Amino acid sequence: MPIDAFDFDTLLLKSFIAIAETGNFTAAAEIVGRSQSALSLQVKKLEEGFGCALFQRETRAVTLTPQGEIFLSYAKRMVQLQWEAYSRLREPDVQGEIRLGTPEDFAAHYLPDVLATFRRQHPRVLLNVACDLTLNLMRGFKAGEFDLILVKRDPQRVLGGTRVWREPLVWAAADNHQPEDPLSLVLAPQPCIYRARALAALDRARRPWHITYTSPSLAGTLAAVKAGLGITVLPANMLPAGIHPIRGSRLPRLADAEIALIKRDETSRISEMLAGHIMGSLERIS
Amino acid sequence: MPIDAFDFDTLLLKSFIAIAETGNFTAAAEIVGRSQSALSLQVKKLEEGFGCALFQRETRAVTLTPQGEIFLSYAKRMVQLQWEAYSRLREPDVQGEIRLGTPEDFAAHYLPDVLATFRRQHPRVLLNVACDLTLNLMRGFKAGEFDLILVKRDPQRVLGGTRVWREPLVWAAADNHQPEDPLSLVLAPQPCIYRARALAALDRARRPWHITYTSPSLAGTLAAVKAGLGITVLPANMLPAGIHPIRGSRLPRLADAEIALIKRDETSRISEMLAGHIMGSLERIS
DNA sequence: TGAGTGTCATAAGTAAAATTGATAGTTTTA
DNA sequence: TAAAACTATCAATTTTACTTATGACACTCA
Repeated sequence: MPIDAFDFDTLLLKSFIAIAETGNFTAAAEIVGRSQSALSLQVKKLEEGFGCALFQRETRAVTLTPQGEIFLSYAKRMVQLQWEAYSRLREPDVQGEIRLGTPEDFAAHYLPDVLATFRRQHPRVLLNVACDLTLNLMRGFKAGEFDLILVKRDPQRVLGGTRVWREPLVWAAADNHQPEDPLSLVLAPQPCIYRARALAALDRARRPWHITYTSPSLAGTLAAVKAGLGITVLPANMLPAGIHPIRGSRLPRLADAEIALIKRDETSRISEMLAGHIMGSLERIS
Repeated sequence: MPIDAFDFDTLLLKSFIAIAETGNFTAAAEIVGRSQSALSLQVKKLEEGFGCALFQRETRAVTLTPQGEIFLSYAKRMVQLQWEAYSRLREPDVQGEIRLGTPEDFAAHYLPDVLATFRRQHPRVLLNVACDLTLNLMRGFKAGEFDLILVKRDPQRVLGGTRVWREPLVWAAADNHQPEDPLSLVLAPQPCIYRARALAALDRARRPWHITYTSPSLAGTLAAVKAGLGITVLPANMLPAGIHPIRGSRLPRLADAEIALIKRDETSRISEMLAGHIMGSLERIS
């Protein structure tokens, strides 16, 4: 492990993050409780250390340069680690209950590893994971039934929360599937966001379709697709053996699948830690 | 994201790591290029910040307290991030070729995600992954054929390298499998470390066995086990559908599977980055 | 067009902090 | 019991960071 590379304080990182998020030195100075000139010097130190500009100074606002974007991701991870270390050492035995809501397919695919690690690090925490459709999760969250929810969302329409995952959404069919017209579809039932997106895209492209099979679970959908009942829409990495993406056909392109993490403003220390853990773990992969 | 928690410099982290690794303030001071008293004060600052001791001062050497162990893992990750950020910003366009050697099962299971992320972050790097048995990897590494290798090892016998993964090794059988005596085994061919470990354990327990099927690849082994040709030995998380761990029987317990990353002392910047990436990514999960 | 405003950068002085070198206080070793 | 090998502590010094005040710049609006 190389130990050169110039050193900096987590204070610098926090200032940097605040500036990146507000787009404004003065406002950021307010947040971190220091003078504007202090932040100016801090950024200067960072920029000199890295030998490149991190912010583009326009008159009305400062925006991140490409290098700044890169550094932001590192800065956030480092601050997260710092806070996590602090939490664990100050109050080693975090405990309590966390109610986490998540889409079913995400729960089946990416979450197990992430949650397993968390459990190992915090054995006295009661994890309570519920799977449901995004709309129900949102409703439940507002009703106070969850501490943390992971929801699907459109990349365009952002409703708060932090993006923790993004991957292409593709049309998928069984390996031995033959093209047909009108399209046979295998989809989740009504308020599913992928379903809505797929149907809207087809309508826009004026492709006729009909739904052959409906299953609320990912496993059910996959089974139906494998059985040749139709094609479906899936995140690219969730394709199991026997199902492949449909390429080069005239199916409409789909927007990326995006998963965001939403948490309460005021939340327990332990939920905060799980949120950080999820963000940190997924950021590495996505 | 909470922004309290006391702030510290990456310099402190490097000192801390050096002390933890040498078990000696004076030697560590030499490494980081500062006086012994400086390190003493730095550690004091950390300990006061966290409100707990990080080192246990015995007369002959200092050792980490349990809290120190926890902090060490965070410290390492933070320094790794710091170095990675630095590298990417100083020389944005890292390029070159990396020759990575890895066990086949590991390559199939955990590595794809990790490498995919790396590729996305460093598009101009040529990744060259070769799968082989640990013994061959070791030989190839010594012969200069690899920049980096991942190898299986016994938790007891450590030969250098950093542990990046650890998980229980279990006996596994097809779901419809019936117990039998002598045991029928499905294993990889000769110099496989799991094979050796399984057979040694059985011999120690004086269980008779015979090998029914031999396949060099994980897929081949799984197919044979599913077909009921015998039981095998697998890392607990690699069990696919249709194969389950054998519990409660009188099969001998197996030591954990452990994967270590070995790299040259003098290696290219880009290999260094991949090494860091692998360690960082897997540390979160394991 | 030109005063007003909001913005970041810079400068000089000051406050804070880290580092050092010397030293005291341990415990082990010979 | 003296020497050796440690770490902790202290006071002096050096380095670093912060603040206030001011400058420079570019938009905005009369």
